[in-house]
Amino acid sequence: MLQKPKGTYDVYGEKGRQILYLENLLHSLMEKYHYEYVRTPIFESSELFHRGVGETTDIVSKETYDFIDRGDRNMTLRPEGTAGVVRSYIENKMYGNPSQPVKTWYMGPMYRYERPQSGRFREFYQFGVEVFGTDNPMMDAEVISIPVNFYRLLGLKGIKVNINTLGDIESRTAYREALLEHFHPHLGELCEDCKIRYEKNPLRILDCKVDHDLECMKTAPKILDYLNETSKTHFEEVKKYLEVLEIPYQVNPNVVRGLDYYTHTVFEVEASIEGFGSQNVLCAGGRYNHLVENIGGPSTAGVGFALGMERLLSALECEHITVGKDILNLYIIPVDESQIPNAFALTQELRMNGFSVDMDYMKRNFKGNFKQADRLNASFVILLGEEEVKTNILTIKDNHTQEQYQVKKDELIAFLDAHIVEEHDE
RNA sequence: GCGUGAUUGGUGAAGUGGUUAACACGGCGGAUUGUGGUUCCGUUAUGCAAGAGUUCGAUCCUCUUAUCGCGCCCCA
Repeated sequence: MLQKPKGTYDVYGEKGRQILYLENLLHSLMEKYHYEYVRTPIFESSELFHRGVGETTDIVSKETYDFIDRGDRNMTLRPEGTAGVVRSYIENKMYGNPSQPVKTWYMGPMYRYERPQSGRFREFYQFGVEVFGTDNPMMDAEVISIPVNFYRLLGLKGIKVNINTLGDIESRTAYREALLEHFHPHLGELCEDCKIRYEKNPLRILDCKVDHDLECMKTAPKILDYLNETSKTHFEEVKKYLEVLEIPYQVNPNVVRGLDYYTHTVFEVEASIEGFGSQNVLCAGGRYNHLVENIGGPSTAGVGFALGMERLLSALECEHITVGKDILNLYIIPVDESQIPNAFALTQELRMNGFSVDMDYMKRNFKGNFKQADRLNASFVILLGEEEVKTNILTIKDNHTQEQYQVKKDELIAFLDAHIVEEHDE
């Protein structure tokens, strides 16, 4: 049998409603934050991802989906959202927009060629924001507030915000030197992976799971001691504004993201929920004041984050939070076959009046139709037979109270408006 | 890329080297042909991921492949 490609999944039914609900919620949240929607291609020149991410990061085996198109161009399915948005920002000269900063959001599928496991797919959906053109720490706080407020709206409880700073380039370089010096005598104690990290990206030694409990980890120098005045002030301001917004957070010096384009603020929101898998980072982001420049634009400050829809859904499931209810206002039953056309027409009419309406397509018998109405959880059932059509008085039954009404066709819409609005108020 | 466990109907699943693959839910039909969600009856897998091998015979044993789960690596 033909199967879906490894690491992909189909969305349908219940899950479809959940996804749409979450996407709509994000969309309306972004309207409130007054961010602009950006959509970039799913594939870009390979160069964009392989260069923009930085040569010195420890992503050696760039786990991307690459292909060569018919014009012999190297293409890559986007593994993340930021690079594409930055490219678009530069190419469309958004740095020249009259209104600054440029605040954007995006949502869509991303692709990584990895071994699937809990909370990790080869095709996955991310929502993210990128803000360009301001170095104001307020913006760092605002960006962090977005996922936190979103999770709050959904009622997610078990979330933890970890923030840290990597400082500016000067501070970071000094810290890097200090780390190398500190770990040098301990190289023998570190795991094989950390020896590689020592060479390529020493910051990442700090969030190693294997060596976590080593003495030399605990005594390692802290970034906070290596910040210059500018960096220190920036971080203090970010914390201040988080407090203004009443966003709870923890400073966690071990949060260093994998990429070296980050400067100053980095953060992760993790799910601290019982029974959640090992992939528990729900969203992550930070400030990247040199990325635009690296990709070929003018020197521009930037800050952003991305969250994964799949892990969000798992978190909601873990906390038994249901979103995206299936709503059906009306189910129409043609009493005998001759009334099918009339029922079909009535269905359309009611749909055009703003109700969600379904009907019998299976020529079910009477009992089967009522069962179907139950299954679909219809609020009301309309019985359409010869009698009703002749007299223009419809039989409509409240599916929950079992109360039955006779309503004139002309008054049907008003009747439904009144009753269905009541339902929604409950 | 490495390790490890799994794969039986629409669903949850039990099970055995040997003629008919439990049980439950759901679906459909009937008792009840314009009033249901209860009950009862009937029905619902030429089929046990795919291919190859061992065997008189395999869903069950072996191998390969695919996919899924979990962990590692990595996480843009």
